[in-house]
Amino acid sequence: MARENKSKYAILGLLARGPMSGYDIKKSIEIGLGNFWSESYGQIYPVMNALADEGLTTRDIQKNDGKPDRHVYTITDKGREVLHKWLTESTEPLKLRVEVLLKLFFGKNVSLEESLKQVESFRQEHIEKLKHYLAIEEYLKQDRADNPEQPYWLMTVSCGIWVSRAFVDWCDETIEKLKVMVETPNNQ
Amino acid sequence: MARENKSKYAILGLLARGPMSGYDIKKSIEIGLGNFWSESYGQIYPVMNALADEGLTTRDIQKNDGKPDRHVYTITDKGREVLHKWLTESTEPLKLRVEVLLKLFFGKNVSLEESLKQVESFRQEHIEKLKHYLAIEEYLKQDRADNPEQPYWLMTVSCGIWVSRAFVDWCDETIEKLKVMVETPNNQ
DNA sequence: TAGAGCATGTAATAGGTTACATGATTAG
DNA sequence: CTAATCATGTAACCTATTACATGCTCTA
Repeated sequence: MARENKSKYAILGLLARGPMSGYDIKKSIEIGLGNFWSESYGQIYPVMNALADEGLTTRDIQKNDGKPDRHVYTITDKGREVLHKWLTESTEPLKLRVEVLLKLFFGKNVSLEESLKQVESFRQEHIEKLKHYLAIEEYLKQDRADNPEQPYWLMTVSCGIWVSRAFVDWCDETIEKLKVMVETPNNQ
Repeated sequence: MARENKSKYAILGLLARGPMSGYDIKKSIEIGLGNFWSESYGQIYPVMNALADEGLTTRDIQKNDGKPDRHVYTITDKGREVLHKWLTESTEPLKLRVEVLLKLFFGKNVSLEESLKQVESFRQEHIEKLKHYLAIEEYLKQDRADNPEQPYWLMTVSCGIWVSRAFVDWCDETIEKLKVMVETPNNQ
């Protein structure tokens, strides 16, 4: 019933690799999870405070000459337990909100050319994502082969590749359909 | 800069087909857009009120013997204009939050069997979605062939099919990888 | 007679982003 | 000299769900 705060687990999962500050967490999410996850500072800092209050992490303030102090958090045994529990629990069904599909669904209200534009721009978006994921995959295979977490990272990147490919293929199919509709104007 | 309320456009898009109540909107979203969109009453009713206040719709209260009155909203010309503008505007990049990938990314913290369980359950989820979308596709082809909006509906359903297939294929690939890891325990 | 469907809506709460505030250092 | 990076955090705001409140009718 209760909606769970997933940000909490994203942060605990990253802290399980080693102590980090809120700033580090933000960077790590952008680099490692950007594909399928995001968090803003407005979420990260309050959640990290709550984590320390609950005893799932400990806080350590490090002096940083010139720059602001670093608030470094370390996961506790209790924190690892909570993380482990979540990792083995059942996962809620995926919920997507795909704006371009909403626009296409209401396509009757605009010209075929406008719908085409939307699908073509969506296609371009995923062509670029695909390129990006393939580069990350190469990098992980070449330069991270010795990291024990590398197989898991490759699996998540691979999901991005499958999904972006599916989107591109769907776009190609849809662009074809729309072009046929342009050529055969039997719509009143 | 400003984050836009997309609920507004989902509702306007449905009202463009004909007058509806909040209750009707909820049903229509579940049936027609459930694949890639959702709205709760807590969003729908306030947004529909705001729409009327802005002059994008008009409100009409219909007596409904025995049952509660129906508040039926009709889109105005101004409403159609606003809808049209949004439909032709550029669309924000897609942002996904895939919980199962977060769990897999942190796979090092649990056994391979636990990761396998997560991926297998995700696979099952999309096998069922796929079956569902294929049934809807059949229905649209058989019983809605004469509807001028049918081609657009088919395109959005097709996207669900492509994406669910991609997820299932990724699961198969990932399950294989995890099984190989179980058999070759070279992880410290 | 219990539950589902019809039909409205609000209040409490949670989830999440953006803008703002501060201020030093470093790279171009 | 300008912009980015480092680094913290809060406040305002928007987005969204869930639970609650009401009450009739029809079906199993």
